[in-house]
Amino acid sequence: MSSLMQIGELARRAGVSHRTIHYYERLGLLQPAEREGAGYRYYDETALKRLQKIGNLKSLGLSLEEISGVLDLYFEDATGIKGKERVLAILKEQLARTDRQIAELGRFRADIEANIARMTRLIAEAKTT
Amino acid sequence: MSSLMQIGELARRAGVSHRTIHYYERLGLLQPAEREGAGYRYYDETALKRLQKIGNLKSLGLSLEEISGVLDLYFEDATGIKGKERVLAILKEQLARTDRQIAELGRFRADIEANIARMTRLIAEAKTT
DNA sequence: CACAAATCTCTAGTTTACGTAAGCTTACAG
DNA sequence: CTGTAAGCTTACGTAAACTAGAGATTTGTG
Repeated sequence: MSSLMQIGELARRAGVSHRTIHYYERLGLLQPAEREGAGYRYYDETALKRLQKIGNLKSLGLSLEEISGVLDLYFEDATGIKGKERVLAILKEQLARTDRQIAELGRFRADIEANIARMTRLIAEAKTT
Repeated sequence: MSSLMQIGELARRAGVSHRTIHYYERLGLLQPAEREGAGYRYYDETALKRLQKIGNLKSLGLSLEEISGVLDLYFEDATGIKGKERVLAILKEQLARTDRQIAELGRFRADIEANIARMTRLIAEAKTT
């Protein structure tokens, strides 16, 4: 039951346009599982996962070029110890990067909360006068 | 001692180029505290804070246009209860947005950790054979 | 088999967020 | 009072990430 889907369905499920998928394909980020006679692209579930991972990495602030450099690490089983260790190193770097971003968002969040508290107080004061 | 600074110092302290500051000014994100005779721009500390906030919001994924719509909320004391309540509503929305982003990053982080664990295991296995 | 909906390729245009270069003015150091 | 470093304005350039349009083909449905 390796049900394949066409570009339209993939686009809908991933929340991107089919243009974007074509674009990513040209950048080498994504390939259809199969290209049938007439040229229609057919994708499997991993294509969807790749698109989701691309979204994650984008929200981390990576450019598509940087993404193309690391995306396969999540899907390919590197061969040989050397390869695996290289993958491991890059994953650890990604983890650190993610932690930094989470920390920064935490600070930003605290800041917003402080502002909310201030506004709430100001409103309460204004109402009790 | 309201020591004002010129664009060069502001740019250095904020970690952006002076061209970026000019650009932000044209978008209405930032105004110099004073414009001296010949046209030199002079900035105070709040300009620096605004630039930092812009950076925060950018890393949240907001466009400069979106930023221009909310930036003042952090610096302006809205007048009147109506104004304050509007500010409060937008701040709460920002908070929710930030929380969503943090949650997504958390999931992404867990994913990376799983991959790291897998790779570590694979490497260990390969070494003990 | 007719036909609307979906895809295809290819080229060109758009938006965002700046960067570069030119030519002129201004401010301070020696 | 003369460099020279910093600023100013104006206009054009650019990289990234899409987006749109044209014109042909294909495919599922009645």
